[in-house]
Amino acid sequence: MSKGFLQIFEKLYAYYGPQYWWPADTVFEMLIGAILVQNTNWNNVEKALIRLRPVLHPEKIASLKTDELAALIRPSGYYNVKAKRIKAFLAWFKKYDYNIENIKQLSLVDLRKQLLNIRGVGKETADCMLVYAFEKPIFIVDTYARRLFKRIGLQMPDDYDDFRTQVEASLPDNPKLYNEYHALIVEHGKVHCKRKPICYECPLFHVCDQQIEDNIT
DNA sequence: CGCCAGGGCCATA
DNA sequence: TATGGCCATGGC
Repeated sequence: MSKGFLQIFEKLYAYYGPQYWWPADTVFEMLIGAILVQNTNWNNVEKALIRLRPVLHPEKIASLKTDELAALIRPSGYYNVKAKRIKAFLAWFKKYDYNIENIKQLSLVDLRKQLLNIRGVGKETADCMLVYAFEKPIFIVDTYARRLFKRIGLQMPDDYDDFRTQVEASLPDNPKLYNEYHALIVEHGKVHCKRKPICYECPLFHVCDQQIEDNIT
């Protein structure tokens, strides 16, 4: 039943403290950043966001040609596909008058379906938007989460939604928790998990040390 | 120089 | 349903 997903969260939180994610000044910037960061280093996303800053409003970006938008976001890579994806997202966003509050009224299930219906918004991107822009409670499955739980020794499903629901089954229905959980997993992945093979400073050391030793011996 | 980063779409079988 | 190719930059 409970596989200790709440305990893992608590250890990470106790060690790193609150992360106050997503790194963006506005909700709209967060939504754009969620698309720009697809399979891309955040450092490159920041470069693109700086170039976008002067037009970082829904109406302004919508008025740009796709080529012009692509040129602005060039440092984030995949700029042609991402420009189209941002355009597609804005077309949907416009239906709600570019108003976050209007969208928050929707149920998690309904909103998730709508986001997944946008070309270029897959499950992870949709879930990031749900958590960090629309304050819905959902677990975000990314490469860091898969890597971390595997490292700890848990055998998780490959399927995105199976993985997600299994984690959610042992967590309270709290948007703030899912907000911090994903942020902590990413932070931990960036800071710690690249130290191999064993890091005694790791807040999860006593959870995963045996598994790690098994893997290297 | 090669590898990888907070994915997702599409064609094919 | 399940692989494989494709998109592309910047940091190390």
